[in-house]
Amino acid sequence: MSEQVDLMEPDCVKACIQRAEVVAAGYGKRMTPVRTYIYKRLLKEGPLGAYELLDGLKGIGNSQPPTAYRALEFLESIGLVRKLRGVSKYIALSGESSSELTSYVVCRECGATEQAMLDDRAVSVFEQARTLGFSEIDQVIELIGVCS
Amino acid sequence: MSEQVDLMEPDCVKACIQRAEVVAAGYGKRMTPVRTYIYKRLLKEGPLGAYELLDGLKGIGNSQPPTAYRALEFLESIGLVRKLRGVSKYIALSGESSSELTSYVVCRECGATEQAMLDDRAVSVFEQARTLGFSEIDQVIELIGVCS
DNA sequence: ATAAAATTGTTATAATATATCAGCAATGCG
DNA sequence: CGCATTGCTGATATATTATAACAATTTTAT
Repeated sequence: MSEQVDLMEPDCVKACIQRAEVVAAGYGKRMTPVRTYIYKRLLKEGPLGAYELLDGLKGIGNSQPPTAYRALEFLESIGLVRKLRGVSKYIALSGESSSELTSYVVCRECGATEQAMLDDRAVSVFEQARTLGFSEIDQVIELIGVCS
Repeated sequence: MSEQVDLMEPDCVKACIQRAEVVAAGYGKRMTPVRTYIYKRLLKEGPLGAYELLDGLKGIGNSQPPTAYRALEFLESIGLVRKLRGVSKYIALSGESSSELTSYVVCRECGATEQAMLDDRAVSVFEQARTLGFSEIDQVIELIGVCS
């Protein structure tokens, strides 16, 4: 029914990076050091803001805002990162599950994030949106509350 | 099943303002000129950003950011305004329908906003969130896409 | 009247994000 | 190979959204 958003162990991270390289290649693009760094941190530390990611980039090279935002935008475009718009943070997707429909529950106090499953019943909102003529619908449903 | 977010006619706006005064009084608070102005504009022009609202405040008095944000925060706190977090805009609620569950579909190109109904089937995500121990859950579900 | 609470004024700054243009790196192709 | 094209990064500046902090004023209750 739900699962905490996983913060990954080293081995798993490695596997994700390799998958990411395949995914990127599929788009004719590459996983560069900056992109890999950003993706890794999100996998390991999950939801982080752009400027938090930037801080860590100081060792790797340039650490101006566009560096992080470009990497994030790229990773989003190939489906490896999602932005949680309600809290302006970014989370990594493993690249495995291709489900279009995902829902996140975010604590507005501490940032704890859990994933809730959208069963076929909850899909009705998406169907309505499509009926209204909307396309390219952002898949994320976010509920923001306070955790226990 | 769905309805365009209403931009209100003068008579209706008047009724809403009066209701707002009652609602505010119920919280031991008042509808001041600034609050009324902000609420009115949202009713008439709906979804607007804080700085768009500020522009119009120049005639009324102070037009520094806190003026708009304070009014918006107040109106949200008494349930007359909602923030669409995905697009950083604010919309007015009429104060009539007290439904806890609302869903908005927003066009990322032109900002057109429509309201989708959440039937009891879609409520499952909220139930999951509560099961996870979350409380004070933000009621809004936002889908962002491109309209036709 | 006067204290307490609510509201606004004012200045400054934080947090998040994008525009723009210049340069370097990788890849494909004759 | 040479060299053009595309992909990627560097660097500077600026836009957009939002909050902190404290002083002043207005309203309400007693």
